[in-house]
Amino acid sequence: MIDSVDTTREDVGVRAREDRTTIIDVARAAGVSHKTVSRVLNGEPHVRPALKERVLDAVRQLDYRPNLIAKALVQRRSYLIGLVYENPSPSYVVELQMGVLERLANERYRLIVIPVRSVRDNAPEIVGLLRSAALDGVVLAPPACDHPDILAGLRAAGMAFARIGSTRQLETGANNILDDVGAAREMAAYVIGLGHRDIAIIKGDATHHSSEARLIGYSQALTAAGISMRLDWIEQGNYTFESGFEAAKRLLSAQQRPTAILSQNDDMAVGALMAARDLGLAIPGDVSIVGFDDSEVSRIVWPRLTTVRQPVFEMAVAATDMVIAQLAGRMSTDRHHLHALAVRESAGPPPAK
Amino acid sequence: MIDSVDTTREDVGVRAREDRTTIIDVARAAGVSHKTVSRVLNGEPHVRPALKERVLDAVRQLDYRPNLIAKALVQRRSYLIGLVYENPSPSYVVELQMGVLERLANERYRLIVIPVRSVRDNAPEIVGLLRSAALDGVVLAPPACDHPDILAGLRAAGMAFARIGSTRQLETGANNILDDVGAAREMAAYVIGLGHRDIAIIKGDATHHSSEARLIGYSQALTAAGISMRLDWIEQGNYTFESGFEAAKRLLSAQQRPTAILSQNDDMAVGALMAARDLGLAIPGDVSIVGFDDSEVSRIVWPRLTTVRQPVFEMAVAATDMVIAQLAGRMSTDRHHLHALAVRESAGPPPAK
DNA sequence: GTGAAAGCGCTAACAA
DNA sequence: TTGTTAGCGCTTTCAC
Repeated sequence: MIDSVDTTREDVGVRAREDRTTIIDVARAAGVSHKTVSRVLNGEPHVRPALKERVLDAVRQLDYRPNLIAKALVQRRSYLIGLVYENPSPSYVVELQMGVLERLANERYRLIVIPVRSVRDNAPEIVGLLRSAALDGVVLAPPACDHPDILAGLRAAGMAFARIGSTRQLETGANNILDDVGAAREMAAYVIGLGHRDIAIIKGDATHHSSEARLIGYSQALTAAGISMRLDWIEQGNYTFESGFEAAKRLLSAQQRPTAILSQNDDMAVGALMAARDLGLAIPGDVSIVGFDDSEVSRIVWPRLTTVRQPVFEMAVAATDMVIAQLAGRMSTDRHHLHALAVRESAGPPPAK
Repeated sequence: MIDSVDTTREDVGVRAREDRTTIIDVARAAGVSHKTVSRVLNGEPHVRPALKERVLDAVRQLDYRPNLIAKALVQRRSYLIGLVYENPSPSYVVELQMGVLERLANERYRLIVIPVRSVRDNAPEIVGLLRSAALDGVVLAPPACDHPDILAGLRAAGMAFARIGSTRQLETGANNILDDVGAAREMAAYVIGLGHRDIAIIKGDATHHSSEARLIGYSQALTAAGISMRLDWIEQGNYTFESGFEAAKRLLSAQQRPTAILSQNDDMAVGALMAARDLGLAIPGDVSIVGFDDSEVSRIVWPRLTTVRQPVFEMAVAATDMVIAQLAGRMSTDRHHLHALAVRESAGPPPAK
């Protein structure tokens, strides 16, 4: 009994795959050549209306769908676009992907997601993967967008690509640039402006150049205010909620604790929020916590996060647009995106001594 | 100057596409037939070691990558799997996609994401899209998994597919079933057990069958406790944070307000949390709020959400596994997944009168 | 063990 | 305006 069910299932699958209606079947049914069918289906001119009708009838009759693989082979175009990312922060990835999909919504292109474990450790494999994946182009999110070997490999293979949030200017024409340093500097300056002097930092994944850039920005603001960075107040995180939680736990349960924490992204800042609460600290009464990104999570926690807006969604839209433009033979130009402080409730003046 | 840059870019792209190294080039370089190259690359037996070495050398030399499109055409297999979802709740979609990717991580299959606007309004188009998308199989999330036309279309086309969280038993062998009714009933029973009698409900998108199922579950628990559902305490949401926020605003600012809110997913519950806070209500002191899903957001807000765990990630893994199994010619069997209450801080006894 | 020929389903180029 | 022929880059089949 089970056997027969099994066989049935398989038969259906196999049958359908073998018997797939082709352009030849349609041509036969309509009594024309398959090239004529192709013409009709691709909206080419020079087909008599009568024939066209007959072809369309046959298409409907047979419920015919063109085989995109065959099309892709002959046209040397798969209409597949890849999105390459490492997976530090879910909120970041979500916005990224939504941006790409937004731009692709009314296009023939489809999105194929390519999460990679460690760009740094697997750059050659990643290039190989991309080249053999039959993609027309790729959108590179950090940290892949900053890896020289990946860019070189893609360029050598002649693949269209665009970069998001690139911190290093290694290519031209396909960059979506954000002033990470400036954004971080403004964030830190704001916190200093509130009166804080005892400021700790939670860093993100060190393989992301953004982490370095943001640290520099923080440092510039601190220096400008005559505050020296305390190394024991710089914690290493990896852009996840958990890492922020752990880092803040360490910072806030130390003998002497900071009055403010600069977190290099929102997920870690939310983790820090949770850690502070666990320790019975009021936010921002006892400790101020600020994030980076302005991802959705920053608006749904309480207190809502003061953070700095990074237009991830817009950058993803723009990057996808660049890839499409390149594939259409148009040149794309670099684009600078603007950051902006988002002042909410998680930061305030330091507690009175 | 700009012109010349433009031309260069385009030339590179075109050159690379035209000059793509093929199996023929490798064969020529190695002094063998292209069939032998194919044998070596696909690990087929019956190739003399010496020849094999020569071929591999040539492959390295030329940095050859097989054309997957050509392969797909002849093998009738694209190694592309689609994930179909409507986009109500970001947290849900994230877990879903991570589950699929998890299962695909060490497979040849790639994921192509297919967000659809309204499954209900576009079922025929969606089937057409899927059939012409060159996919080997699809994972269907709600509400696509519950749409008879989509299932029928896929089956007719002989495409492999598996369903996640299906509430209607329309197919066999590829279902990942969750007891939505039971889960909702337990959630409501827990809240009733805390002492609540004035209980409001925020419903999700009505085109999702889960919404109906959960409402039934709530209703069963209320009935069993001798509490009658008040229609003016049932608010319509659509599974987003904002809709939960608005719905809770209405409920909590009414003349007489409930002491507990059952939200049909976590995002809306978090919205309700925010609304309650805006109105100066303590949670759970003045009002208890519970969610559904146990998505990550339920653990990072404060108070953390009491909710009921829906193993979305595991279901996505299992569904993907089913698709792969079908493509390998193996039969897949339905799988029942278990829910479980996640008791946290957002619900407590009702306030004393 | 190896290679030649045929063909996957489509479009490009050209002929009629 | 329509059809024929020749591929796209690979695997399958079947000789040798």
